[in-house]
Amino acid sequence: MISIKDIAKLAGVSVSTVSRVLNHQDNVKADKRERILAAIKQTGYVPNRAARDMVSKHTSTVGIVLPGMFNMFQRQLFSIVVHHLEQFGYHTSFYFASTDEEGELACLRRLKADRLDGLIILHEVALPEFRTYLEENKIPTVLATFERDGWKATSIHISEDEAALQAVSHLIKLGHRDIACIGGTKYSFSSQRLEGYRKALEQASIPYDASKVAFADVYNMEGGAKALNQLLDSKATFTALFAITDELALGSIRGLADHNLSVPGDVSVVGFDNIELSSFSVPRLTTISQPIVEMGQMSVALLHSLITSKNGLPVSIALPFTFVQRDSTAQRR
Amino acid sequence: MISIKDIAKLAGVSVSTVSRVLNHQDNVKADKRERILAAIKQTGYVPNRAARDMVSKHTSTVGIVLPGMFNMFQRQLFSIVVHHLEQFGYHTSFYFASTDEEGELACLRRLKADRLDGLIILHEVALPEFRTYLEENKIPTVLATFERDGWKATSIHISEDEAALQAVSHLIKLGHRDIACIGGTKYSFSSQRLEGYRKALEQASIPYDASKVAFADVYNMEGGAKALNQLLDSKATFTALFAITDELALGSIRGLADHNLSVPGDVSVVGFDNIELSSFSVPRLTTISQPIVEMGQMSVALLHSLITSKNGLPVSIALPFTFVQRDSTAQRR
DNA sequence: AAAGAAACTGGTAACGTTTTCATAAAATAA
DNA sequence: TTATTTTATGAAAACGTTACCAGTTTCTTT
Repeated sequence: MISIKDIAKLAGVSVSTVSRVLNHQDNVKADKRERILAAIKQTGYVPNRAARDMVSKHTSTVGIVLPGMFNMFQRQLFSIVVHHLEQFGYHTSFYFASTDEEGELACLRRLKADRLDGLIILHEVALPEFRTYLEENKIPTVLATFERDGWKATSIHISEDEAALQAVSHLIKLGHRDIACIGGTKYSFSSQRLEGYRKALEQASIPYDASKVAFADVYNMEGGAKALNQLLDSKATFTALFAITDELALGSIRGLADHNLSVPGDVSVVGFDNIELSSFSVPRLTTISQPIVEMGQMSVALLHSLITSKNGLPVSIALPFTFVQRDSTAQRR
Repeated sequence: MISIKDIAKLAGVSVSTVSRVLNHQDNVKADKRERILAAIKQTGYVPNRAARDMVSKHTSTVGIVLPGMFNMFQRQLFSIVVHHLEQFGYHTSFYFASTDEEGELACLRRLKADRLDGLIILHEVALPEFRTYLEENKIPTVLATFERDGWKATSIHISEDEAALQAVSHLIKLGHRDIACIGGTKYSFSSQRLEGYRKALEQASIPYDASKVAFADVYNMEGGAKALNQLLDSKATFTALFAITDELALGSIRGLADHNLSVPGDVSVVGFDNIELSSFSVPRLTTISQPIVEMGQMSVALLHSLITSKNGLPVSIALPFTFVQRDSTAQRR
């Protein structure tokens, strides 16, 4: 494997000089620069990143923390984030934090070894060691799509409960009173969105009925379909349904179709997230739109400024959401 | 930042000894080992990866090459691959090869700098420099979901044209004679699947009609919907449709719904890939199922054996596909 | 108890860069 | 011209590891 020394020898200069042209410093005479460039081109030399990282103390790499299995919204956000990271010239490494403690610990260990420039967390981590490590070592960190009380990290999110409230209020405005809900577990957004559901009912003086709420065990379409079956099996009656995630909503629509219930004819369904799919499903899904593109690019931009300035204070940004009415909701018959 | 020297000093031993316990060598006396372990725990020390990589000449990192924007099938495969990589203890880095030459070149440059242990390519790259670099430096490489003539790299894929033939033959068996097709561009699978479509028609003595074929410019649902509109605008008549991708198929179903055409009532639709979504869409999609889980795990397993053995010959593996009949196809009326 | 083998340990040289510092060359000013 | 500043250059140290080698224990065997 060819190294900087070889280039120096080939061009008849010292390694320092080669290093200078490699790092785009302009204080090198034209003739030598050309000889060096020629040698580089001829040999196909590319500087060794490990060596660079070691001496320069930073890696130009940002880590992305994800859960083991990530849902469509996360995949979409993830691909936006990586894309922008690329634009800023960062490399990207992955860290899977499984939901169990051992998984998070392993994740943290790798994080430490890698001496990252920064971190974007797309998945709520529970372990206190995480926070300790990040704060003690002042690792620039952005929490995307959620907040963490007490963490001194920049966070980008929307007001989950307000958005859910608006989604459910829409159903109420359409005349629905029997509104079921498909919730979830583990993450803070699930309780926040459920809270929005309760508030909307409360505002309309509709009593909260626990039998109309089912919890999906996973945030995918299968989870949504299963939760819906649970609802139907328990003889819950409803003319509308709020699913805390588009994917769950789409799964529940599948489940409804299996029982020959049409959407929005028999049941109005509203989701949350506005994943790409929701505008192409049959029927198109009425939902809350998270500003996913802005979230992605702001996460990266903010992280970058955190990395470069080093003195920026952590901010918590609540981005505006929008309600998108499509074909899955209708006036109560 | 704390280093191996600090641990050595703290434990009252030499760095060599610390290095030995770090690398799980058993020839260290129990008392020293314990003192070292205690020092490590106390300080929270984790060895610096860059330094390790530099001296050990390998990085425990495998790269994944992806296109700038990847479709649902690729996302799914990608997440399976990363998951298995994790299991084998590899780190994962991303390389986006945009479709233009400059993008591929930049991708290659980074690849070289990173001294990867291996590479999984999920996106066809065109640049000859790619192949040259990989072969000359004997970088273990797996081509997932496609083959490349002449490349000495292991490849995992299915027989695209046979699968497409089977999908279209199914439509013919159902009595359809006017079968449209939504194809695509750029990648070899698109022409191979189109080839399967032609063969199926040929076998049934149905003349190939170019006006019944539209090409999507992107492999997503929007692309599918647009291609379908094109077909309808050009007054093509058909009672069945083969889309070379599930995502395109689902997009076309959306487009058909916009024209009040029902599936499978008015038009039977068959897709290709069997992405997760296809079993939950309304209607459920009849499609060709790629063994995506096996493809992902075999890619990783094969890559691993390539990395560890160093003498394995490249193999080209064609995995079996299956035809999955669901609700989007029906007998011609 | 002596000799030999085995297990353990520390010093030091790599690895491929960047950075600092001193020096040499060139450019400018007097 | 000479003195002074500026610009280029190379030598050598550092970065945090692992690997090798030699030396020192400790354990077996006679």
